[in-house]
Amino acid sequence: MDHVDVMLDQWSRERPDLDLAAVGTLGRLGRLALLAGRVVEEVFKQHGLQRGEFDVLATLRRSGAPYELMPSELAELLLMSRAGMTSRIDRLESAGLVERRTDPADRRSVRIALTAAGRALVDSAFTDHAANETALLSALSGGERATLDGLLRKLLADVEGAQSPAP
Amino acid sequence: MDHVDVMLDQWSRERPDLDLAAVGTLGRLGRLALLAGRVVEEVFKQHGLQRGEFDVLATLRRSGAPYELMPSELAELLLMSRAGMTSRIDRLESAGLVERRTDPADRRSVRIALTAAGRALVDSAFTDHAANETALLSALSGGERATLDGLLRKLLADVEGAQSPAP
DNA sequence: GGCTGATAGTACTACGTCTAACTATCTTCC
DNA sequence: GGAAGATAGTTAGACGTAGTACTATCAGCC
Repeated sequence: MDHVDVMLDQWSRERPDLDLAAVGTLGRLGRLALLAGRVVEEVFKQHGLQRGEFDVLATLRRSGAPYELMPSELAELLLMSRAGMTSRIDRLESAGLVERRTDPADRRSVRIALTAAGRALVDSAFTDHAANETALLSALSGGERATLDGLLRKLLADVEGAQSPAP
Repeated sequence: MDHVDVMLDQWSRERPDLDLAAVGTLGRLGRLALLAGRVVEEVFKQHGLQRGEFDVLATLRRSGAPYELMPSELAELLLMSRAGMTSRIDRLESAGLVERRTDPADRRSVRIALTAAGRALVDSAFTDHAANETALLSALSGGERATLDGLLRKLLADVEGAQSPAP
């Protein structure tokens, strides 16, 4: 029915000793994330953005006025290193979409703030993005989407919890 | 309940005009794929492999004897460029896990074949990998896992179909 | 008040992948 | 049998991110 079914057929012939159910499910999950990610990126591209750049703008935007966060907060929320975030911010800053503001209370810190142009761009891009993702799930009925969402939430809460049960 | 719920709360406050259900579901999907991927990579690391390298070895292994595929087949199955595949094969070959065999019938082609060492390594790694992925889904009941798998299959078949309805 | 350790951010380097260009070979068709 | 286009693989250069090391600053404690 899909490529993963082919994969499971092959594995069950070659390695009948193993329990392959989870390999199939997580294979589908990964493959879906990759393919859906490509579809999603097309919309960002139409707005002159890459996915990572959009993620930063969107995170600032959803944090509410005054649309400011620290680089370390952004890196943690987006599950990436601070060094990588420095680089993203560099690009967004030279595109005029964010600006670095010094924090008077802590001179180590920097506040990354949306510019007016960044705010306008992310609002426009996110509108298209939300519609695009809704279309991506249109193969499922409303009930199926709700069921899928619930199962993913349960799984994610488990994995996120296991990831950082701070010592 | 998870980080995506926080994100949706913020968005619904900032952009009450949009339908955000799909953004939440696909946000969970992407985040889960990323975090689960990191867990999965730990097992590969124990066997001295990176994820991409494992994927090549596993694809060859599941194709059955004589464990040979063309680089272009591997690239297509693993959803990546042929240039990237050349690079992966270079690494695997210098590690002695695969070898390049010339195809006498078509001198443009190369056959990538598992060596005995590669076969042994991937069998060992895949055994651990399957158990690891089973553990990753242990937060769900058997029925929930089956439901999740069915929904992901349905969605993946749709996205894979939309991706390449060859012109 | 001044040392010690923690924290925020960045520069530097390495790595894996992509795109585009290139070579070699095969296939088709006249 | 020879030209035109397709196909297989590789190379070269660019890009985004991670890991590490470094600077600057803050917080806690004697």
